[in-house]
Amino acid sequence: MAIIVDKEQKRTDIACACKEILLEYGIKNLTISHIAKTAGIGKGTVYEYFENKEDIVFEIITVFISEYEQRLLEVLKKDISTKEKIFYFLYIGFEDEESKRQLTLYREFLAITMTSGTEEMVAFNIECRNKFALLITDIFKDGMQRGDICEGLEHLTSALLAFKLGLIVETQTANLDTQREITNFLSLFYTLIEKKDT
Amino acid sequence: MAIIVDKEQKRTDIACACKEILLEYGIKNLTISHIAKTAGIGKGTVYEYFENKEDIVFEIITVFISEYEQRLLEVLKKDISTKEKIFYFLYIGFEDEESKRQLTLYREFLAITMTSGTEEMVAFNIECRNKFALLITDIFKDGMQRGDICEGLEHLTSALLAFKLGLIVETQTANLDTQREITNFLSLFYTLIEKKDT
DNA sequence: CATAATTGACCGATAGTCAGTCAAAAGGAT
DNA sequence: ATCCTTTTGACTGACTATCGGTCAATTATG
Repeated sequence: MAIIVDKEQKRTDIACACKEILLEYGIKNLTISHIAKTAGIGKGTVYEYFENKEDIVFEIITVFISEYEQRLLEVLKKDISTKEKIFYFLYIGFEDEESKRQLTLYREFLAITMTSGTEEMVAFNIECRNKFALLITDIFKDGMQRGDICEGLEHLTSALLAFKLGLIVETQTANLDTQREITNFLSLFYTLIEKKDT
Repeated sequence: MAIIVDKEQKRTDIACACKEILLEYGIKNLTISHIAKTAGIGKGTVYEYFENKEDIVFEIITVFISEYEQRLLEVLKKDISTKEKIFYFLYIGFEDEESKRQLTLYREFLAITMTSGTEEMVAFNIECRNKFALLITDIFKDGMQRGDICEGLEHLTSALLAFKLGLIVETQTANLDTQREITNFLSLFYTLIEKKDT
């Protein structure tokens, strides 16, 4: 038998090879030829590993999200207050320039999923959502155990996720000052959920 | 001098003439030729009134948002509870099939703004955001005056807007059950903001 | 030599352009 | 007022450049 390449691995490799130009130009301003040349492969080969041009964004976002999750886990396992945990949960992804560049590509991915999303993309989004929902639920549960916040807040998990996604979108579409929005929100929100008795 | 047409009006007219096919196919699956034919004008004429293909979506969304605002105002001036007002604020836009169709096109508009938004689009989004922020602030203020809810909630306005936007996106990208999310959220959220003493 | 992998010339679709047409209005001469 | 000329802006669709995606041919591998 001839050589068998690890399709999944090569898919990732190609996407990663194009990471820089993807971040710089975005998928809309890139041609398949440019992508192929950057990855050092022929144009036709691209289609061995990707369904179409947009699919490349999907792959690189997969990588980004996984890195993002690691960073988040890293921060959340620190010994910080419940309030700070919620803050970081909301703020990570907006904190430095590199994250902001990645967000731009993530927005392109959202745009693709919204307008021509495949089953796989939706499945991936649901999976991510569940993963991050678990994280925030843990923050809440931990906060309740510590006696920092009220009972029953697990049910706000989903809303916090939607809130963060909304921020990601609005930061771009309506020029929102993200950090300001988050601190504003949190300062009031936390007084609402804080356990009042001593 | 030759005939002078009201450019702004004609822009709206063309977009409205294409309303149905826009809702049915979305801008991605429409060609300029198809659009021009539907509007009963030449292909070149389209570019007299629109910057590019996507600009047509911008125009029709302008119309939709204005209708949406009217509907919302209509509902909010009814004599209903603060909780119901917040519910409708969140829920309108998801309520019937026609609204859902319009939402699909709105998502395309969001996608466009996120990936290749113009100054005008961002300005429009900010303006809309401010308008709707005012509405929700009024709901809160009214609720506070009635003694239904705690003081200081105006500062949550912005967060509610982001939350709703997040829902709009996630409904599509992660197959979310919107109504469920809203009622879930509201049942807990409202107990948090409700005025406790009698 | 069989099979997997790669390739880039090629194709079809289409967004956007532009040189030219047309009709309405303005102006001027009578 | 009427006719004719000129001007102007709206409108048009054939045309072009671009580019995503395909596939027959080629190369590499074991």
